[in-house]
Amino acid sequence: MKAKKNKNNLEECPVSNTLKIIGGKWRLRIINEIGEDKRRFGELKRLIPEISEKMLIQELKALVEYQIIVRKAYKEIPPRVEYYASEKGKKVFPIIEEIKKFSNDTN
Amino acid sequence: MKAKKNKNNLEECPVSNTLKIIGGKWRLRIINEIGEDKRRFGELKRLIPEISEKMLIQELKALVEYQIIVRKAYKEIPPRVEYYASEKGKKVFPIIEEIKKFSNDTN
DNA sequence: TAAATTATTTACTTTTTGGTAAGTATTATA
DNA sequence: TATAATACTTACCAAAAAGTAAATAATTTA
Repeated sequence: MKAKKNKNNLEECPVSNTLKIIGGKWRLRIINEIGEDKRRFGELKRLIPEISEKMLIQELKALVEYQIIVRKAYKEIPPRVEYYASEKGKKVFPIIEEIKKFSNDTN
Repeated sequence: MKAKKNKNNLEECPVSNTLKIIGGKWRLRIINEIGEDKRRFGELKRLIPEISEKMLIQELKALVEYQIIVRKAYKEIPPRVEYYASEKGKKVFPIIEEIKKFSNDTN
């Protein structure tokens, strides 16, 4: 059983905590484009044309650190790297589904 | 039937579109604290101690503009203002629910 | 030899978001 | 008369997020 970090104060609300991981302009977008697939960096670039390369790797890195996605690099030239959702990452799919429903329901 | 704004290019993805409305550090947090209740400004301040007053009204205003919440002001002195979720706003509850599930599942 | 390929990295600038702290209006109450 | 109460508003500054543009490494192919 993992202890919660209730030392002095901190440990906020579940909403804020989750937003630290998947909040921001790009993360859900990226996770959505990866979905159940494996995606290469260049592929994601095409799928999300509005994102800059800098933001894309930066956010991919963060998602890897949070263990939402997995990075697999092949030792080839030119390089090939694939990203895919971890088990933890798959747990954000339902959030995305609800977001899509909201979008449909409200537009 | 409402036409989608597919003039020249634009009209992005449902994820990005929804994040414009409920994205950012505070909006989901605020909606979550309002929930099914009516909440006064000062109440929300207490419920979300980390937010500054400036951010709180700023975000409340934005949520009112997006018709996620409703602002009801009573003509009293000292002033009394209540905020509550609109029908549209209630449609974001399922998103919040999934976020909470994620938080539970993963911590 | 030059160019293409791919996934980064870096430096620099702009934009957006957020924080602090003080002020306002209006009435009731001490 | 001074203070409390409430929901803001304003000005000013700092920090975080994001954009631009160019560079890199290591091979293969033309």
